[in-house]
Amino acid sequence: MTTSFFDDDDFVTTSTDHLCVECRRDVKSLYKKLPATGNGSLKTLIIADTPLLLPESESGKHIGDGEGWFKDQLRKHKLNLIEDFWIIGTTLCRSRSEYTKQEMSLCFSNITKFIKENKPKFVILLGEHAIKSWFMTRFSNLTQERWRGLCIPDFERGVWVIPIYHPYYVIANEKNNLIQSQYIRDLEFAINCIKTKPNLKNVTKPDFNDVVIMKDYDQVISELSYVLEKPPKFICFDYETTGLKPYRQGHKIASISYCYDYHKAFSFPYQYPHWKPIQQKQIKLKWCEILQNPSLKIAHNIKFEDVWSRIILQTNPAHWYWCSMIAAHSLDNRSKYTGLKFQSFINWGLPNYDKEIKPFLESVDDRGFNRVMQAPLNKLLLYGGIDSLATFWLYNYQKGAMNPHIEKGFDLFVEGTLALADVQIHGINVDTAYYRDTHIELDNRIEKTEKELLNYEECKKFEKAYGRLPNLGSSKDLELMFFKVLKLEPIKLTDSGKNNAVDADVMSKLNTPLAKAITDLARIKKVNGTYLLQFIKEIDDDGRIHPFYDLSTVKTYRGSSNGPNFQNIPVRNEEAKKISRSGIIPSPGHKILDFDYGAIEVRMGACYTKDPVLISYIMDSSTDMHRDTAMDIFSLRKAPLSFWKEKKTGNKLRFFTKNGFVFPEWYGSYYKNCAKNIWRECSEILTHEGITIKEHFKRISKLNGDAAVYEYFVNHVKKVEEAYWKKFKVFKQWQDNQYKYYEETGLVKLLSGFECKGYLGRNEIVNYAFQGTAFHGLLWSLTQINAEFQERQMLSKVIGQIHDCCVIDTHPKEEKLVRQISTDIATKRIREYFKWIIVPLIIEWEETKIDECWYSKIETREE
DNA sequence: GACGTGAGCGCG
DNA sequence: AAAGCGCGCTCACGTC
Repeated sequence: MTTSFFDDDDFVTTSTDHLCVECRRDVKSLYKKLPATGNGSLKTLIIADTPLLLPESESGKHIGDGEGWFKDQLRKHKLNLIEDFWIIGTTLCRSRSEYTKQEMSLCFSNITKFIKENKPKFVILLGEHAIKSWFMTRFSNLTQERWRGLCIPDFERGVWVIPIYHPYYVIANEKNNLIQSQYIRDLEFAINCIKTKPNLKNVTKPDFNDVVIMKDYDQVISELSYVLEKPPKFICFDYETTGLKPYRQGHKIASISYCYDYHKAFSFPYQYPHWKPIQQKQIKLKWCEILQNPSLKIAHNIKFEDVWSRIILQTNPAHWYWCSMIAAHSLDNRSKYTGLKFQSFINWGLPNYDKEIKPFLESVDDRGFNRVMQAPLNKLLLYGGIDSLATFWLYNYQKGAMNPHIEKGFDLFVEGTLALADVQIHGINVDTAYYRDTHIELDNRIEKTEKELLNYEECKKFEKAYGRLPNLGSSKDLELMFFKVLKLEPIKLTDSGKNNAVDADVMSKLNTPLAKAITDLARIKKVNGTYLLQFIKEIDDDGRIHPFYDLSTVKTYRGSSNGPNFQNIPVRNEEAKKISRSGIIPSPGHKILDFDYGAIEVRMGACYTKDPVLISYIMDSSTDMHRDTAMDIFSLRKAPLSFWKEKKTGNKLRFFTKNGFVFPEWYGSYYKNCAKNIWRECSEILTHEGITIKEHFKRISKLNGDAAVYEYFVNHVKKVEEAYWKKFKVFKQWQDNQYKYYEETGLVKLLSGFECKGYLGRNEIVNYAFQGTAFHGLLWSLTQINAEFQERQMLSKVIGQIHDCCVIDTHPKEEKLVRQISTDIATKRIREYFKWIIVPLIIEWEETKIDECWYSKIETREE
């Protein structure tokens, strides 16, 4: 007998049902309601996406497209959709359009009612809408990729909840066996959970009474003394602070919490009006002593606690041992995953314990201060205590989940994050006056230019049509103006496919004076807003900016930077480069040196694939791989070698070959796209015979029309592609093995440790490996260089990192030493540490003169 | 007014 | 047969 929410008749018209009155969605004949169904012998409720599901869908009733495939998969596990599960829709109604949050939450009462009546032990969320409706009230960032493959103890609703993709995703990508294999793994995971997880009732719920709130001075001193007398092996701690960065006057550590036991955390106010000055002094002495004691230190983001301890308490924590944030990242590379709140929820079902405190921790001004001091003290301390507790639990869980390969990467990152704490603290000197003045200047320039542009005929026509002048910074208005009012031919769509793109590329093709002027204006606005303004906001009391360098956010196990982002300051466009870099200066009397790894992607490619042809290209510096490929791409075997060095011709062709063919091919692109891009960039470049590439191919093909010649070129690139992969056949073979390994295991292993997982495409499977590993070389080098500078008590400091580049604020007297140490570490010692580096690495130096800005830097000439 | 998202663009 | 990849930040815009 089927248990169902409503009668098990096919469809029930909505009008008869009182539950849906509030929703008010127009549910006429086409939009029918589908009641819950199934026998649920596994005590498992499947909540399926509905917006994808049309009533006339042939492929399945409840799950919709992909239902047949889903059933087949269940059958392989000897399961039956109707017998073993209950199924209900995210919304009972079916509609062609998306449901609003409100509609989804109204309909959710049907789901809660079902759960109350049938008491499932597990809930499987099938697809993004199901995930949204389930977590909506508690979390943002509700994408499938963030939540899939987890089994969460949801105490609030009394079930284990297991979100996975909707099988529609597999059907829509029918030919992609990588997606299919990953889905099968996720489903296996879900079924395994259902078979093995205990009843949630028997799982211990975290208890907030485990937090000891200490507002009594004697108690604080006595507990801290206890820790000092009997140092625990491990201690987790956590600060609540007045902001993210401690460098400005007035920043404080409001409270401290710590935990060394599964069921006990301590939490006390620190720089808080609560204490008399003498009391606070005593507490500080004790706490700093703890920071130095032999206990192994653990925190969620150790870089944060390290920096604040050093700046506010002037104490360097000793024996950092575990960073649960980096560990979380190491165990799972997906993005938006490592936050403590998220981790606490997915592991122990702790939702929203920060709800009341969160508003007090958000910065309220341009200067980065929050209102933590106004937060209710008891709640603040409780919150901090839970953080420490959760960190301790996380550590214990993570320790068991590690394997030696992942731990190798983890160790590198823990050391790296502490080196980056030094980098953050040192910061970068800037010319504040320059940035302020230039910002004002640009504001004026932008205003003036905007006025001028609005006088153009095109803008007047826009005004006529819409009764207002266009906003030249709005892509919507530009789209209207160029393609609706002026009726120009659209060139391409945006990524979402919803709109006609109006980016710089399109603007240049529109080829009108206004379009060109708009692009120029947009660039200046970008420089003014993203760089100048951002820098000015971030200048601290020491006249320096202190960008963050994080290691726990990027899927590929690269690093990231923010506040301001030091990794995307303009360099290609001369004017943008000049404006934004002119205010970045060395410390007084210093110069800025930086080195970057030469052709690091190619070298990593060689380390992974061990392709002998690739290796010999690298080893023999008289050869040039990209030049040789360019000769093939452009059929220019006969051009003299000197031609390939000419800036405006041969060298450009080589450049576009490298970036338009070689790398895209490595990462999974193919001849058609490559040919298109190369033709666009290169068809007007001159050959050694002084004719354009287009003309050159006209001669070769003996064809006349542009289209015919282009077609010939595409076909030619196809042949080059075939020959290329024949030449680098070991590389190709490695690529294929890499795909196969992922298909079987769902993993991409990096040579430097770590493994990437999740839904990866062919391109990502290759790209992630090279990208992450290349950064790890730089990170290891930076860590060692930083350590050696410190050991020698040098004045020179590492001040930044840009993926494969290391920036050093150098004292001129130490310049030679800086180069020596860095070169030794980055090219020689690194190969003793990473044995898998089987080709030589090279670094290239650039430098400024003493006291001169980063814009003025020039390449260091080889001696 | 806060928040999320899309488009666009800066870097490797 | 075929989608190069990864970030952070700003602005505009629509929704809550």
